[in-house]
Amino acid sequence: MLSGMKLNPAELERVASLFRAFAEPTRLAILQELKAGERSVSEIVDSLHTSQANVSKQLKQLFDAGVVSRRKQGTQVIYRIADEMIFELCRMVCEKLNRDAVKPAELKF
Amino acid sequence: MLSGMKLNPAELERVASLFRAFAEPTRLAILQELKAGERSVSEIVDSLHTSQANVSKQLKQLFDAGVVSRRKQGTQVIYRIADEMIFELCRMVCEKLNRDAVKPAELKF
DNA sequence: GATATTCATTCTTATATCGCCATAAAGCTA
DNA sequence: TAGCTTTATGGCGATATAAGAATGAATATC
Repeated sequence: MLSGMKLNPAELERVASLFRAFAEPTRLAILQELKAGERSVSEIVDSLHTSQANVSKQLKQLFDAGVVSRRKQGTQVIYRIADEMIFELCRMVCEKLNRDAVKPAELKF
Repeated sequence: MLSGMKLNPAELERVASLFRAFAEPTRLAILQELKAGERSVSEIVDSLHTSQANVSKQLKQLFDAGVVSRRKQGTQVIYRIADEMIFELCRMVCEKLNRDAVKPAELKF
């Protein structure tokens, strides 16, 4: 895919869909929490400033995108990162943001 | 950013915003065209199946995100990739999609 | 069995965005 | 100047999605 010829609309949609998983601050915040290790839903809720319902919904999106995996443990559900590739993506994006920000911010008289 | 401590909401929003630039099929299609080299707006329009107005607006979003740059040449505007990092991102995303797809799709008798 | 805890789902509202149409703006050419 | 080409922008309708409230489902505890 995307290695020589062009992707068709369906393939482009799949690529876009995965990028979309990272395109919301709440989901990125969740991934940031999971970076330190697996977490239950309520642990994630406690560490963020949003409702349990919202966390659950965002986790579902991440799960459907194959970004996180989960297991049940009694009454709680433990989520964890399913593919470390995510952090490499975030690292590259942050590096670009830093590159772009240097220009207007670094010339401080 | 994202290298040790956690990003604050404003920083998360900036990261999400850059991911959002890649989260639409039309913008990905435009980037695919630009991968082969710089293109004028009308050339991009001819290669895609959408209106000139739409192409122009998507290009603006890519420009604002720092993904493409542009120069004027008479009446036309030539766009080009501003940061090759983009293709590395797309490559990693495609690899993940292929990894995930291998399971049910690769077993073809 | 009754209650509490944890998580997922449905419904609703507010907001954002895609894509089209029409039009404006800028630059070429006659 | 008038007209043509190329690009950008504003308005509009349709669709998507984020987040809150309420509820349902599953499991643990008393």
